[in-house]
Amino acid sequence: MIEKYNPPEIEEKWQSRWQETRLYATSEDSDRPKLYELTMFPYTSGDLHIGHWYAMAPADVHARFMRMKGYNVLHPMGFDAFGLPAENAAIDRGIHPYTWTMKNVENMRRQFRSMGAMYDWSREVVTCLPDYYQWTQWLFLKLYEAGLAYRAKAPANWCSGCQTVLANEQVTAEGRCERCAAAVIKRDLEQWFFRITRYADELMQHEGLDWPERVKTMQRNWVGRSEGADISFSIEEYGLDEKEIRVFTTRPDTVYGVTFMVLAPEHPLVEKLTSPEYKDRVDDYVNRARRRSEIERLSTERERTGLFIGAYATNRLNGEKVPIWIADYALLSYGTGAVMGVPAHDQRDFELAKEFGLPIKVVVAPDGWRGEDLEEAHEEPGTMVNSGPFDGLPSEKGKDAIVAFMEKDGCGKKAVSYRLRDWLISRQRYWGAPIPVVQCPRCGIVPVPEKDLPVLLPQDAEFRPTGESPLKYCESFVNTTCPACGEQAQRETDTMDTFMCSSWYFLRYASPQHSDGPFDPEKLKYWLPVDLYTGGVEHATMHLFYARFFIKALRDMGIVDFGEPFIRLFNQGKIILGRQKMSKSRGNVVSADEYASEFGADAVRAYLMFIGPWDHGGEWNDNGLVGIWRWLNRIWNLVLAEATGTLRLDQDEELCRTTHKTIKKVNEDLERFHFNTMLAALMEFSNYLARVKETSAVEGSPAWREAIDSLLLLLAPALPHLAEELWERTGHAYSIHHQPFPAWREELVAEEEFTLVIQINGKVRDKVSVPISISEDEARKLALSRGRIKAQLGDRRIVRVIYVAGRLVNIVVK
RNA sequence: GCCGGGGUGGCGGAAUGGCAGACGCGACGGACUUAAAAUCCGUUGAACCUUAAAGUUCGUGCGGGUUCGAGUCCCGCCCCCGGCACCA
Repeated sequence: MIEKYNPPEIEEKWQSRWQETRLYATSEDSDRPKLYELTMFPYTSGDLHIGHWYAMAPADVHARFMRMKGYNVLHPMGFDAFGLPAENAAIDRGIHPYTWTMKNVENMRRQFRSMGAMYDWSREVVTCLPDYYQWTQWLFLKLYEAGLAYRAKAPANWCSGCQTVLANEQVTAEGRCERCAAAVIKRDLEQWFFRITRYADELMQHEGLDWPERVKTMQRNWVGRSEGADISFSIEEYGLDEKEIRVFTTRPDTVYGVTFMVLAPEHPLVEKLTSPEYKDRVDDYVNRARRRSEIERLSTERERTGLFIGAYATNRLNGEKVPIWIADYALLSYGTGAVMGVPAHDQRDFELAKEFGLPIKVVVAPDGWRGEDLEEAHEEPGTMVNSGPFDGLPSEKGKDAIVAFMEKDGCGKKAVSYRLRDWLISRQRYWGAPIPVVQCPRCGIVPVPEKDLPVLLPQDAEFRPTGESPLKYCESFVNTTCPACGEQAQRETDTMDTFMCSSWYFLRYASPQHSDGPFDPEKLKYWLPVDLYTGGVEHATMHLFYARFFIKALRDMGIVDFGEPFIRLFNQGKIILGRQKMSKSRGNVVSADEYASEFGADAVRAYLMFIGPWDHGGEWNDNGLVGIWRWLNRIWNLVLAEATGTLRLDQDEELCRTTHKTIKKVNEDLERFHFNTMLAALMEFSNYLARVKETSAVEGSPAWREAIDSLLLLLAPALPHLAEELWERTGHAYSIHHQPFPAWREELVAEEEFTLVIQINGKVRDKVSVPISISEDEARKLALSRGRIKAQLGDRRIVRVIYVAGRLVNIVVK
């Protein structure tokens, strides 16, 4: 009897050995081509659950595969360690965020180790440690110097749950906080922003990137570029400093159809233009709109509200005077915060006009229009009417014609508008990297000099969520001297959005201990950009978007020499349980530890890959794991049990061919991340080998030896512990993970025979095994001579015979 | 509403326009066992036909089309999942 397969024992054994021998250490001096394969690092929540394994284990398999294929692979791991949960733990349980985070890091390192991944831990980064965030601060200063960081008062997204502001990207479509799902409201606050909008056009381009189409689409939608015109309407008669209202429109061809103006309720001109008798009502409307969260705005959808403010603007193209309204469908944050009301050709304007009895003037006639009233806005192109000199033009041409005219006249010009807003990066919380600036009463905003970095987080802050940064109440932190004039000054107390930490961590892995800068330029040049990045699709318009902005900004400052951080991107699917996404807050987390300690990490890794295509995700199901567990035991026995077969091994050739066909299949599947079919092919192969071993005396057969060695090598990326153990037990030298991946020989893959399918009218009627060299004539003759076919044909007339080499003969009859 | 991705046995899923359902789970039958678990062997899309051997028909969300041949390509619809959405 052979020993039983005992994963806890062998997995622990190899994890220790790998660590002691630094098997996975990566260096830059290698003749092999470099390959940087990165998996998104986890937040330090404290536990790696099955969802993390699903993201990381298959990525590890691919990285191992590429290493065996001869690449010098960098496959690092680290921790995204700043963020609110740490601070909430401090508030709820009185644990310092640092203590809480580092304890979690400790536990997660242990869990990572038990997964058996090939991470080079000497390159680990932890974003909350000063030797990391010092460089996050340094990068902030660089962006500030480049004019890409600025402070401004603006309506910001305020999350009442997190008691801090959020970037637009962190607010869901329902107007809720991306993290805590609390309602988000608008608040006017002084905040720090990054000018990501400067890169709007470039961020829409994905040239040279091998990224999923949907992520590129999401990013393009997020930027939301619209081409049109800025048009000004005169308000000269009110004697204000502002002589005009500027609107952005994508439909300059409809400017003759303007019958009113709409200002966003928060628009600065509202107060100045409102006539006294409307003031109370307008104030009331504005206040209600301001207080309303995005959710409420959406829930009142379709019910058009608006209010005339008692003022008029003049359409400079036709001299018409139109009333000025406010309505909350005009958004201050988009375009100029003002809209020209063209009810005939914009559905929202149409609804407002209907609701309040405003005139509807058709200027782009639908086909066959006879002057009748419209049932709804006609938004499609048509022929221009009621448009003075432009009548009769197709409206698509009219756009350019009117813009050209306005540019000459000075009342409008071609313009582009974006949905994208600048990235709001300040947070009123403790557990983040402090923004390295000082507010001096004399000098204003003064950046902290590089030599004074890091600006350390004080240990002894109070973590009460007050809506202001806890740092504000920490006098030892706040009070400082101005780096410029040396007088008393105060530090900025907001901290940075944690997405800043993750916008550059992949640069740090190249030289994580480097102390003269965020990275060693030589090493960066060697490793970057990331060749393959894997992670969840949920970061399409957040992390991935910010990281691209960062790299483009650093490129323009000459700090890096590439403009895209991630060449290839692959999004794995989500693992769900009971039809729901796994998450700590839902309490439906499946702990990987338990399964790994019972069935082994190898079984869990393999099961996750076997569920289905990696980009699909799938439901966690214990039963499936059992199937893998049985298979691993069968492999164990196949390799180690004494051979009992007695027949002479006279199928060398078939054995060889099957081996090489499997090698080919596994190589091709791993290239494409088809882990599920790779495992299926290996199951077939091991089942086949078990049948051979049962009947034949395999001992001493070179073909058998090659088959078993190949099996172990092919399994090594997916089942690193089991493969290593069996490699050792079959008398090989340490380590299997330093072996080259098996390559197939094409001449050994080629079949000598194939099954010729014979169809009548496209239906399979017979099959026959024939030599691969069969000629078309022979195949046709053979097909027609088969008894079964003759019987089927009877006396029906053969119309034609289709022959597909290597596959089939199809006899078409009447 | 718009943009993606899907819909295949009891389940997860395979299938360069050419044998639909690989591989695995489950189920059923059998072997081993005092018994059970574990393990091993066999059967397993549906309907029909036959004592049996074999054979026939139907079958990849629905309806059309292209083709000698369609899960795969084209047109129209239904449903599910994800994203975006008062963006002027």
